[in-house]
Amino acid sequence: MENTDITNISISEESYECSFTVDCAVFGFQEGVLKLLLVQKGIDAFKGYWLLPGGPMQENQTAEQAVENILHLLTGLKNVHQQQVHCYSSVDRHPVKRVVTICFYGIIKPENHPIVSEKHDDVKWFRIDELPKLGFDHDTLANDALNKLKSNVEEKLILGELLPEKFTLTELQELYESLMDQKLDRRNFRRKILQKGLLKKSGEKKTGVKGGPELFELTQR
Amino acid sequence: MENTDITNISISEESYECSFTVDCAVFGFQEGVLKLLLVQKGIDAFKGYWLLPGGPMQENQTAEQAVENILHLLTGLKNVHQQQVHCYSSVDRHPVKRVVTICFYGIIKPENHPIVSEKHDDVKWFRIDELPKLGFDHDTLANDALNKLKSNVEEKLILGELLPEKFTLTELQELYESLMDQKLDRRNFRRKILQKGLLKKSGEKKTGVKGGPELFELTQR
DNA sequence: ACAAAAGTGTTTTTGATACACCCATGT
DNA sequence: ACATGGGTGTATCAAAAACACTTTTGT
Repeated sequence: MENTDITNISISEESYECSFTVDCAVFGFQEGVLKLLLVQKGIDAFKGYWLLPGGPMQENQTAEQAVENILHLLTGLKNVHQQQVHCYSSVDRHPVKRVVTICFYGIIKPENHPIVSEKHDDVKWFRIDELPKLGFDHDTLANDALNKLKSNVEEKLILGELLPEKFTLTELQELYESLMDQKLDRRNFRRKILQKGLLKKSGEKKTGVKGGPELFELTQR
Repeated sequence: MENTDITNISISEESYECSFTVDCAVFGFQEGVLKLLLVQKGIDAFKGYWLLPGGPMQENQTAEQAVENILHLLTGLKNVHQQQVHCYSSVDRHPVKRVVTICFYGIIKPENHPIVSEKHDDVKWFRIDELPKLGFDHDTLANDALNKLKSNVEEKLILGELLPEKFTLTELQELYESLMDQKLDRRNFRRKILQKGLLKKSGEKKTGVKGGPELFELTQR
């Protein structure tokens, strides 16, 4: 593995090149649980496997542009703010050729972002606790992305983005509990979250549910 | 920037390729301040500029292997544990050709790791508060790496690796203060750091300094 | 002997956790 | 009217912050 050829420390026209892909773990919150968006597109080597949406970076794109573009092509999603998770560069991680990949993650409100795909059933939301075995090394990527999401949530609680415009505190709490996989005290949760000052009452109440809970919204985005 | 050619969502032998470099921000603690290791190697476009040590990834290497290899070639350093910071993929970030880079960071004890370079003066430690203007976009990389280091230190305090084998608690505290750019209470710092259980008394005392401070060492590595 | 830095414990404050009752709405 | 979930306050506990004097060593 070690390379001691000192002529190779500088970039030239002839420098080694390889392909580059971007993959993204898009998380959403639906039916009270955290979900991950997977696709099953005709990539020969892993036909039949579910995968994180992803594909090659092109000549005129940054990785960030590539991931936005590819996610749109595969799923119809647009304007999903993405964040880098990690770069994977094992020599043999792709069966066709050497491919380095960067994994991103993004969070969306599923109900605001309709999935668009030519075939049915090749783009689907999966419960995070019921993921199928993924192709390539995407199990690892998905797991790393989830951990990144969790640790970002622990630091600064930016989860409003996963919920509809207006939501109850119970809904927000369920999201936390699902993500962090732990139960929280309702009163303590309310206090902590409200004193962040990121939420305000919308003035409306949610109907169809007992107790008539207040609907909240983000103060800013 | 947008690409709507659906044929490009899959990797083939003909997929676009580009070069790849790794750069690394190596941090050390010397003379009571945090320092960053920079090199001034003959990279044509940025001759005369100081840079993070870095260079191209080769065909048979992962990014992790490449960064270890290149750091060794440029500076003589070995066994520097590195961690990924971020991937930079602006199309025009390199003057010769399109180059995507992954930035790493590592921390070492300078006195245990002698710098080896053919020329003198082309590899040097710089105080973190007196960095020169760097070539390419390395100002950004260095800054991002420092922030990553800081946030990792806040979580789990792994800083013994920056100090000599045996060190006083004051020296450790100065490292923290230098890194975090804030003053800490000596007693609170001692208590907090000792109850982590990662340090033990070496039994020796440091001479040449008033008060005769105890020398500590890491319990494990 | 004096100056400078090291070593040590207690009090106060703050934030986190645990806990129970009343109120609003849907059925 | 009753059942279900929503909304609220306080007491306790643990962790973080503030604070001052004594001991050791170098000059």
